[in-house]
Amino acid sequence: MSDKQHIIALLEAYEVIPTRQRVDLAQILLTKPQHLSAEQLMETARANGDRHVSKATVYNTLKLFVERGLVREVIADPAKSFYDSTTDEHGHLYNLDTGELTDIPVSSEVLESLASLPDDVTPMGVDIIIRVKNST
Amino acid sequence: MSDKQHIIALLEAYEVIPTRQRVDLAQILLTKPQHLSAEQLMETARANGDRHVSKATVYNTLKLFVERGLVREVIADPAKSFYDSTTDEHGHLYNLDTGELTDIPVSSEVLESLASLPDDVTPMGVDIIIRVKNST
DNA sequence: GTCAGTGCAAACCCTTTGCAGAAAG
DNA sequence: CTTTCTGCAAAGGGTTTGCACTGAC
Repeated sequence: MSDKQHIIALLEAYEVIPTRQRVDLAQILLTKPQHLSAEQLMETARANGDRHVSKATVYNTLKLFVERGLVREVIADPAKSFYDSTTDEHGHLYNLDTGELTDIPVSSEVLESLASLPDDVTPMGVDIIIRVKNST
Repeated sequence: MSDKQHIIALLEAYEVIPTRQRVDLAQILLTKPQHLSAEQLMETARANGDRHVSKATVYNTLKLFVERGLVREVIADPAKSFYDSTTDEHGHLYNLDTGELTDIPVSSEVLESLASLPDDVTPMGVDIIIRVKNST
């Protein structure tokens, strides 16, 4: 199917050799905006009926995707990382009740206002996380 | 010394019973703006010649201080938490080369611009972290 | 045949927990 | 005394690693 072809082309564009496991995982994570933990990704892969993907490979693959810029690691919870298929600059809402992570827009003015750094360091990324609880 | 008395009064103001260990740790962490990991705090306590403080007590104490609002937990590194003695709203610079965490001011306009949330959730805190590397 | 990727299990590290002993009021 | 805190060691949970096996070219 062309979906799979797109994923393979995408991986190759980011200099990632498209093995079966990587394509399976990319197909889950990269085809829509979402935030998955390593465990959630692995469970989804297995639930999808994809052939077996080991824990080590999930972690290896996520690490590789982050290095290549295919996904962004979101450090919102000290217990585990999330991996975000949206790589544009944006912020996150972290729902402490549900563990759900959602995107929020962040204006370029805000990002610029945060960009005034000491001149001996180079910015590598800006993370904006708003922790929330359900109002109910 | 009055320093110690101040610390004890501070703990009591936050409804924390001032045991010896808690006072020792508070004296290290709360007397100046800084960001320490649990391990750094424990090592400093031991280097200070304070009587023994166990790992469990360090974690228990930090958890209690966070609950009571004496310190803020900073989630900048997936591997470990930092504890910030400055509880006002502000942002952080996380130096990926050195592991050092430093404060940066964040204007109230920025904080307000981020405050437009869905109405079914209540904000619990805003974390702004800029990851940087040394320019050299 | 060569080199990179994968899988399993064990190792790791930070953090939490269970429970007996110690301390505070 | 009674209640809470402390300490040790063990357990826990996410992540990483070592190494043999598999697979793609």
